[in-house]
Amino acid sequence: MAKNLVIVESPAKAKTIEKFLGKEYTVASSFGHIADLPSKELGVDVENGFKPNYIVSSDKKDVVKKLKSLSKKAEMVWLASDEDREGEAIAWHLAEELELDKDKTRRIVFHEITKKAILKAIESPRSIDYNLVNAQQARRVLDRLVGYELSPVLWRKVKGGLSAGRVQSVSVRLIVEREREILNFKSVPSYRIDAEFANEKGKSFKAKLPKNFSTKAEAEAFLKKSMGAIFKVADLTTKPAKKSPAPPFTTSTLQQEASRKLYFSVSKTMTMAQRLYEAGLITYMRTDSVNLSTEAQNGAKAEILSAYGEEYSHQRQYKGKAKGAQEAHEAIRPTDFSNHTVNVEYDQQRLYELIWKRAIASQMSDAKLERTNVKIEANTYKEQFTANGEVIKFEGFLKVYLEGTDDEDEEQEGILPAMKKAENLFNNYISATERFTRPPSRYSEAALVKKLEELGIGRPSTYAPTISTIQNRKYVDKGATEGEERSYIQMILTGDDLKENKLTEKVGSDKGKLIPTDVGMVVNDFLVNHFSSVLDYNFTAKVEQDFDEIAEGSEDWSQVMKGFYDEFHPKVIDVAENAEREVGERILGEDPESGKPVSVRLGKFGPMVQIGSVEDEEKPKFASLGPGQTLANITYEEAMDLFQLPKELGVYKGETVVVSNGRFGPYVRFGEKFVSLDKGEDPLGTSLERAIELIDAKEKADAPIYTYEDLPVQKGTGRFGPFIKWKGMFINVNKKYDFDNLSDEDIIQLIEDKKQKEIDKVLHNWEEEGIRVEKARWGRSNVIKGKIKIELPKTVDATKLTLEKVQAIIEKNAPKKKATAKKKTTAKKKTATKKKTTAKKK
DNA sequence: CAGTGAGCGAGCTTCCGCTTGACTT
Repeated sequence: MAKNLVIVESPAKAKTIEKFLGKEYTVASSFGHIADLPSKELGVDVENGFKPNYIVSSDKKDVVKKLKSLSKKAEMVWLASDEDREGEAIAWHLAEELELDKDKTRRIVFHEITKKAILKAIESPRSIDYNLVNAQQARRVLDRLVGYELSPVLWRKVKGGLSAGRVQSVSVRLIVEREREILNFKSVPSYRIDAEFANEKGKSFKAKLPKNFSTKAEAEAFLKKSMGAIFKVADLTTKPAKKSPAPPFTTSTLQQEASRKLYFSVSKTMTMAQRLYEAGLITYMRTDSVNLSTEAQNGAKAEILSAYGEEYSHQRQYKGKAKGAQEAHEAIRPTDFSNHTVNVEYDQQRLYELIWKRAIASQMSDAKLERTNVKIEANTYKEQFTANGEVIKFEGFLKVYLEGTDDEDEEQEGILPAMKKAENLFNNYISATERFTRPPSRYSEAALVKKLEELGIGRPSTYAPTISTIQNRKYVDKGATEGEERSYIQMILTGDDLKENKLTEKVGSDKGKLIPTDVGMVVNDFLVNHFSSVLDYNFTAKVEQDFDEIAEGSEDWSQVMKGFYDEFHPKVIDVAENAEREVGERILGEDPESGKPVSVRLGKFGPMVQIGSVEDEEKPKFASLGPGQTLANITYEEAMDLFQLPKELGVYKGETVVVSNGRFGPYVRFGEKFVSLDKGEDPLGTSLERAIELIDAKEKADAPIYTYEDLPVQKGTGRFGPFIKWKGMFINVNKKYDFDNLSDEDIIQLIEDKKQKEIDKVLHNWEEEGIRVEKARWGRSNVIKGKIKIELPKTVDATKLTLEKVQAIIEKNAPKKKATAKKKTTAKKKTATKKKTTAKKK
């Protein structure tokens, strides 16, 4: 048995380090945090110094058990979690949970996974830094208090199941406010003037007028003045310039660049990077640091020298500028620079090459450029055209890599032909094109990450999960429309010939962009109205200062918590008691028939439009909003149209065909059968022909494709891809099969395989009692009796269960019947009265 | 699932940050 146990956070890291350290050392991993607050309760004693109640999370019990037994056998335990707040807390939790003896425990830290760095760390151990631990506790407790006190207020005032938090709520706010800017934006047209000239040698180049004309008449007048004009080079300047490489990737910049260049989602980037990391090809992918180890710098230099030559090398160390960065790791870089590419799955390979190029480029010399600016004058007016050119004199880092840009307008500056001042120019054409000012663009996932990082909100490990959370809560949706056609005018002057064209372009595509839902907007408005301090963009930055002071030892963490909570908690109580329910109501107008108000609001099942109010004698009329309609954008006319639904389209095969908006979108009903319209399809605009087309398609899709053991086999596409259905079983059809043309043999094969799998799954089957025990996922097993399903923990060896034991388990764990509660409900229904107003003012 | 939208009111939902997992309807 090895004398030393080293504990790190990541198993991949453990593997690497073990190689450096030799036989005297065992290296194990904690898989991140091992202890946390319980998820079912607040877990913070707010009355006693905010003492947290830590528990070992259920999925970490095995890890702790294993580490404990390893630590018992070791002579020295080295806690080598990361050198930041979270890492220090992990070290502390390990010391506590493993009950480590102080004399045989050392805390070590290193920022880079190199043999030198690790050996050096072992030579200079320290003890656990409790100030840093306390800063982490403050962070953890603050997030818990904010999240677990605000969320229930939302359940009460908006809708169940919602959530709020320091990071997610501000993320939603950014998206909501951007959307409002777009909604309020008024697009203004103007005319941009472009031209093409040729020099005396006949080489042509493009130029433009620095300012646009605001009306068509002005633009046209300008073009007319240009007829027959003589053009000359008025001025010509040439200046040297340089471009420097961007620093190597952090998590955030990697996500942005992979989104721009490879069109990866943030989570896809992280999955691909994780694979590369586990394969030992790149350094750790969750980092906020742009540092490179000396070893890495030398590795990059050697590669640059051999591949490009001396003049391309320029060693640089970058300074981190990210707010709140903790820099426990290196920047993201290849572990071996001599691998220009790696032989892995295609997408991983593309990401690797991006990382390689960026890291190599960061150690290369500046590009040297020459920028030329030409001003062109006409003899008939004083406006001057300008043309800009850029020539690369020495490419430097541009040989391997150029950073992408988010700016869609950026024009590539080309090479200008040689010209002299006062040289005469020939005009090929001048055009005036109608342009429209554009609203700010919606956030893409990567753009949101960039903004969050600028604000210092969230950490590298949480950017991707945060984006998932706000989508799971239905606060935000990903856009799916291609945009709309817009027509614009272009006038072109060629010689004395002035032509006008009407062209079209696509604008406003929101594909993959983050768009707030009605729920997102309503929740955001509620939070911003009542909890402005937590929703403030600078809230995180402010509390980070407090955490820093705690880490330095100049503040007591529970005092900081008290300062926050004494303000926050009374506000929560007050809002929970007194605030109005938030439904995002907007009055659109009046119903001409009844004179009652027409309003939109968030209902129990989503956004809806309503005529009249519940207090009226007569019941109000309701209708759900259709596709693409939101509380914010729906007009009075659109809202009134919704009351035409459900609409009868006619009769097909003896059944009435009806269209309407349902809870899950627009649909067509045909007798008892339902067919969804396409996402975004307008039910009001649906014809009988279109409905019949959908019905026929549905009938065809539902038609059995085969009959097996006298029972029909159907096929379909579900959340996890294509499947076939037989006897109520869903059978996944993987890529090995041609789903569109399944042969009879394929179908039989698939069914038989599934049957076998079902049989293999059963561990016990007591048919008389109707009780089964089956293998389930995560190494667990399930006890099944009729509709009751009880998950047994991993620790239970299900193969050894007896009928008696299983019956006892059912007795203990079966869900209590709710029959009594239900009876009460129906009985009370009739006697229900209007207590609304009195209940509210409690 | 394909309408509903209050009232009754059991018992549920939730945070951020550190890790990897292994397979569903």
